[in-house]
Amino acid sequence: MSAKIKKPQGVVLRNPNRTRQRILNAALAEFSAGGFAGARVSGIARRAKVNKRMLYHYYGDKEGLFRAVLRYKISDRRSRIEAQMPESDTASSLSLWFRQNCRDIDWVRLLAWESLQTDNDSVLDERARRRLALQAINRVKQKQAAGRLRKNVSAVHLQLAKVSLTMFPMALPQLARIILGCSPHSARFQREYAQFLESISTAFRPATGRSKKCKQGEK
Amino acid sequence: MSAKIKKPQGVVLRNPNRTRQRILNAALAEFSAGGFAGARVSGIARRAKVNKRMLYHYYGDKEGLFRAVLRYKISDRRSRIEAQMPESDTASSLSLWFRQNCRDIDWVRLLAWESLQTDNDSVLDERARRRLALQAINRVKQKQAAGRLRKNVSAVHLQLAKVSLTMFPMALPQLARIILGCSPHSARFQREYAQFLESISTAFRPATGRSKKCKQGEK
DNA sequence: CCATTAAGTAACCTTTCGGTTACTTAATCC
DNA sequence: GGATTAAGTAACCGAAAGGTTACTTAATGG
Repeated sequence: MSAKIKKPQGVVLRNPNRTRQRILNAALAEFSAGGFAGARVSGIARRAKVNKRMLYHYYGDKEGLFRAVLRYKISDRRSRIEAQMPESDTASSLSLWFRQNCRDIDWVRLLAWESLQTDNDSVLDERARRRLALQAINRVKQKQAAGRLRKNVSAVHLQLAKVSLTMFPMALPQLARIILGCSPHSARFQREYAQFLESISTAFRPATGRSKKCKQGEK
Repeated sequence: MSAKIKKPQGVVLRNPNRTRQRILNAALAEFSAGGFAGARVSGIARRAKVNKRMLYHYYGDKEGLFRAVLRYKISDRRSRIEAQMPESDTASSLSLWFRQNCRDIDWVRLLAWESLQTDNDSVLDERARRRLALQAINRVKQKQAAGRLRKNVSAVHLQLAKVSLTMFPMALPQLARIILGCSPHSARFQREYAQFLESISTAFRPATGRSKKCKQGEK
């Protein structure tokens, strides 16, 4: 074994997994910054500090790399969702999701790019993603059944509204900035908007819950 | 004068304004479809049925053309806003804005692309657009003062939420589709979601306003 | 009318960019 | 420990895309 340990400093140590991961991370950053069309293969290679040829070695072509990045982040997200599931039915899930999105801007941007760019009607891994969406919708339905969310509106629409409110500022930051007058990345905005979301989340509570005082008055 | 009137059918009639406009329209479509990086100058020329050289003749370069498109649509939007101002303070302004965005998808997409793509912190025509945003926010404030919107939340945040809710489905259609299970362009979705927005807009009304029915029950 | 200006065209040029070739060398396995 | 496999590099290639040149011809205005 002592014979085996001979790694002069000049020699390039090989490490496939590390290289793969570096490429993936670099690609996430590049795609997130400029979208698929805007991303440069050589830009990704530069970020990853890896020879461009390696991208093709591991991922076939630019599109394959994009797909790999998307898959990687999707599964990453899924596990993160499952991890925080227990606490997900807290009252302020709206602001929690918002904060989550603030933390994972690259992902939000990647989603936004993808969502805009694909003119065709088939999205990558659509089945799996649709399943995730349905799970989220089911959770909404459960909350409705439990009387923690209004029942007179569609769970699907509630979910869409939720995603809209929690993703928009990070997905379209310049637009948010024009409205806000400051960057949506600022800590102050994120704090205050999270609070705002909590305070308007009453809107989505059942009338019975919200207008407790009223109900009492009614009968 | 009889000498002057000689326009054989083979001759190409010149019409600068028409050509300019054709280019603008074609560019809007192309940029809206693929974003700045995804748009092809020759694609725009093809759409406009105009020689590529003309783009450079009138607009300098690709970026100049993009700017021109943006300016054109911004002013277009502004006049449309002013036109519908009187009725803008109806109760269901949320759903009205949503329908407006559904009608002007190219514009929404263009905004979305721009908002994602510009890494730099200065947006084109930022001053003018910021002024528009401030006007919208002021209208929100007026409604708050008039007791038609909650007062305990920031007008700025209310405006951001409003834009989020009314633009998101058209700005990020694939994402919306994954949640909805059908295209956000479908007439059915648009009708139902508009209704949904109306029904949740109660959320943004002041507690006193919202519990009108309750009040009635109360007495 | 004729000179000047500006709209319009076709062909071309230059750079960029995704992708590849040919080769070197570390790791692996009998 | 030598053959085989797979990681890695540099230099290159062809197509595409943004941009330009050189030229033609309709409109304009004295």
